[in-house]
Amino acid sequence: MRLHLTTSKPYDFAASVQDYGWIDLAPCQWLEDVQTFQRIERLSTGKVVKARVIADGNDLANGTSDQAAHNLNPGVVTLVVQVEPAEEITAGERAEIEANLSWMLRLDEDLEPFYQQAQNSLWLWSQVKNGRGRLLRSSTLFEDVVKTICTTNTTWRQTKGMVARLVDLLGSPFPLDPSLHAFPTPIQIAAVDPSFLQEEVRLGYRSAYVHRLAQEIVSGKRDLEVLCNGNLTTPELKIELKTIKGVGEYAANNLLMLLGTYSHLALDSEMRAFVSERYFDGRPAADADILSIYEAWDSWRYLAYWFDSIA
DNA sequence: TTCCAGGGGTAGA
DNA sequence: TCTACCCATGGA
Repeated sequence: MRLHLTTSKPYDFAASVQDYGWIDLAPCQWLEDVQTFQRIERLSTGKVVKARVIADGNDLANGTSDQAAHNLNPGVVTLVVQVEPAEEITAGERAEIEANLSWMLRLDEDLEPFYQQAQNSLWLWSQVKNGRGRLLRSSTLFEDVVKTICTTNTTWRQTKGMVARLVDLLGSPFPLDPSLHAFPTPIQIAAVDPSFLQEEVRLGYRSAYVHRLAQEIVSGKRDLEVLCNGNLTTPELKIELKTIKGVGEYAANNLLMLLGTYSHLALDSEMRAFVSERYFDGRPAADADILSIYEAWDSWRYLAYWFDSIA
């Protein structure tokens, strides 16, 4: 089954999908040779699908553009999505796939104010003018919280390993290729003993945090998805996120970014090292000094830092 | 062996 | 609010 998504220009699909590290975490994948974003997704009906997303015009397999057939608006970029298995996808499931991919790729976010402000900075504008800033996120906040917890006090290499094992050992298999799995649901994680997360998934002390969060969601004690609907103010959101065990100052700010609020910087060892090197001749910088570097970017501090750091 | 990596919880002040 | 200490894991 094939479907289409659109977002406003400028939008550099290939760069945007790869700009944030989440692309290296299962069950997401970037297929370089075909410039395709691949994701195994478990739908609310329980069906597990593989979605492959490609920018229209880059459709190597088809060799033709769907653009003319689907929109003639020059201000819009079209993405083509191939879904497997193609059979028996209901209208509801199709809508869910569209909504989840749009959320993951942030196709509905309005970055125009960011681009306006970025034009005042030569270095930043040169980075983002072709349409970057829609950093990849997961289809559920639960997955983003778990992944963020897996980035704390560890190396990126170990984070990738933890998430890969979580997906392989606990996620639902993709029927057409059982070696591929979706990200586990709270039910699937809550169903195993915390010792499994420690000994098999090797989450270390994070095991208790991840298991507890899954249990809270399954029991109805916590509803993460209500934090995604934009009804809370940023301070309210942050307070709520920090009530999750394992989520502290860094993780909460990182999650705010993932939810589309870029005014807070997630200070971690990576940011400290970058700012120290770039702005303080390698001398250690105080947190207040780091924050002051990006202060002028106001609502867009995180994106300003991000494209500064990966330049 | 020791240190520490995209930190956080807790106790005690 | 701040500090000291502890928390698994694995690579350097």
